[in-house]
Amino acid sequence: MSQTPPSSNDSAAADGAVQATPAFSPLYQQIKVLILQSLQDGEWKPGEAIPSEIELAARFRVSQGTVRKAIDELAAENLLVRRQGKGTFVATHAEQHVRYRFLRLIPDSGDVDTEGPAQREVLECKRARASADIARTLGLRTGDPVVQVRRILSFGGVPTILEDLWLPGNAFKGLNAGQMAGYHGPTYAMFEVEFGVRMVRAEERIRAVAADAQQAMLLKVEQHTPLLSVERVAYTYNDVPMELRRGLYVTETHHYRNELS
Amino acid sequence: MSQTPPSSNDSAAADGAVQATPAFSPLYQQIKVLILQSLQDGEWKPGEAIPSEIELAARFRVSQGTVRKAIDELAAENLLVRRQGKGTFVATHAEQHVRYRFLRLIPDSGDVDTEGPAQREVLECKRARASADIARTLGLRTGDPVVQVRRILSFGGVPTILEDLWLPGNAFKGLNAGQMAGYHGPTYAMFEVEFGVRMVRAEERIRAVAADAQQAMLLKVEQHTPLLSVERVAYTYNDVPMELRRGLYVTETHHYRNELS
DNA sequence: AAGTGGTCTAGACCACAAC
DNA sequence: TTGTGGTCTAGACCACTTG
Repeated sequence: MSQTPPSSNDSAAADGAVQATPAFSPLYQQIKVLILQSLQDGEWKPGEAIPSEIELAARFRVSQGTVRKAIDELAAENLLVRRQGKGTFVATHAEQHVRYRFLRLIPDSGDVDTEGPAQREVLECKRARASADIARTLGLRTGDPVVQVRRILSFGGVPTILEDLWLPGNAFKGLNAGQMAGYHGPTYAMFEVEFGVRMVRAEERIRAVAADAQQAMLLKVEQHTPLLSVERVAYTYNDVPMELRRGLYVTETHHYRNELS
Repeated sequence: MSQTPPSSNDSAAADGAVQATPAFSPLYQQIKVLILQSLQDGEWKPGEAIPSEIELAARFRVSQGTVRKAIDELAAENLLVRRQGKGTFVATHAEQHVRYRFLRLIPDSGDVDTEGPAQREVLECKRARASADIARTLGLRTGDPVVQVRRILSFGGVPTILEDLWLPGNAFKGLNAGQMAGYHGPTYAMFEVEFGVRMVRAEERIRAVAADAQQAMLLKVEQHTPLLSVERVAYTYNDVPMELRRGLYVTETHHYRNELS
C-alpha cells in the first residue's frame, strides 16, 4: 500500500492502453478494493464478522480513519453492516430486517407482517441450454448450461407472482426443486448458503402486459388481465450477472413500491 | 451548540411525553438540522452555493470535519451537490445530469439522448377543491383549494404518458397552463423557479391496469391496452407532501427502469 | 473491564477551479 | 496565487455490547 504519494494507479497494465489521466485513486478507495477482494474470495462469509477496524488498519498499514471511510462506503452499498459495540458484518439476505429486500411488491394495506412470507410452488426446475439472449445477459455463450426454474408465489393462498429464473449452470450445479421449495426464507439467502453466491444489486425493467391463456390459468385470473412484467438481472460482487428473472405480478391487491430520491 | 457533552436532546419538550432513552444526537446531526433549516427558509436557493465548510464551521462553532460529515449526508440525500474546487451547491432539478431524475420511463433502446425531452400538451389546468383522499395524501382538509393539471407527454411525437397532477392551492397560486407547457426543462425545475418549491423525494405505487375508453383515446392506443399506473406522492423538505401525481405509461417501446441495492 | 464501532477535533497536505 | 472541497493522520473521548 503505497502512501506517499498514494499510488496514482496501482492496477497492473492489463492491456496496452495508456491512460491520459493517471486516474488518481484515494487510499481509502484502494482499501475498499482490497476488502471487496476478500469478500469475493470468501475470506469472510455472509453473516460473519470481518476484522475490527484497528486490525484492518494494521493489516493494510493505514490509519483507522482510512479503513473507516472504506467500510462506510461498503456499508452504504449494503455489502457490509455495522453494529455498534459488536463489529462489522458481511451483509446477508437472511437477516430479518432486510429480508425480501429485492421484493418490491407489497399489499395495498402496507402491512407486510400480517400477510407473512409467500408460499412457494415450484412448477419446474431443470437443466437447459442458454438461448442467445439469455446467454448475453448472463455473460455466457449460447448453448452454455443453465438452470431454469418456474414457480408461483402466493400470498394468503392467492397466486400473485409467476416467475421464471435462469441461473448459470456452473455456479448452480445441483440446484433442484426441493431446495427451491424447501428453504425457509428468501431464495437469495438459500443461494448464499448452498452455492456461496451473494446477490449484491439488481436492475429491473417494468412493463404492463396482458395475461395470455397459460399465464392466466396459472395465476387464476381472467385472460388479458393486466399484469406487471418485471425483468430482473441480479449481480454478485464485481457486477457479475448471476441471475435473470422474469416475473408477472398480479396487482389487484398488491402494488410495486418504489422510493425516488 | 452545546459541546461537552453534546446535548443529549436539544429539542424542547413539545408535549408531556417522557423519553426513556434521552435519544443521544451527535453534533453533526444537529448541524445537519441547522443547515436543513436554512435550506427550508430559503437562505440559500436552488443552484446557489452555500458558505464554505470553514465559514459554516466558524458559524456553528464546530470543527470543519463535523460540518463535513453533515454536508456529506445531505449530499448523499441529494439535497446538496459538492463540486471540488468550487464549493457546495443547493441541488436543483434544472441541472443537466440530474434532469428528469424522477422520470424512470426510458426507451427500450436505453438511448435517452436520441429521443430528447418529452413534448408536453396540457389538456387542463384548473383550480378545484380537494376530495377526501387527495386532501389526505396532501395533508390538507377536504374542500381546500388545489390546482389540478392534466397533460400528455409524448416522445418523438408518440403520446406515452397521461398524467394528472394535484398541487396545494396555496403554494401554487397562479399556476396556469402556459407555465406548465412553456417552461423548457423538468416541471420540477419550473416549480423551483416560479413557486420556490423544491421536490426532494417521492414515493411511487405501481400497478398494471387496462386503458378505459377515454384514456385509450387520449393515448391513441386500443381500449384495454395494458398500461403502467404510477401513483406518486412528492415531498419537499421535512417530508411535507406537495404533489400527488397519477400517471398512465404506455410501455410498448418504453419501460420503467429501477435499480435495487 | 475490555473491545467494538461512533464522534469530534486539529492539522497537514493534495486536487481542482478561478483569477 | 488563492480558495474550495478531498484525503489522511493521530489522538481523545463516547456509546454500546459482552463477559
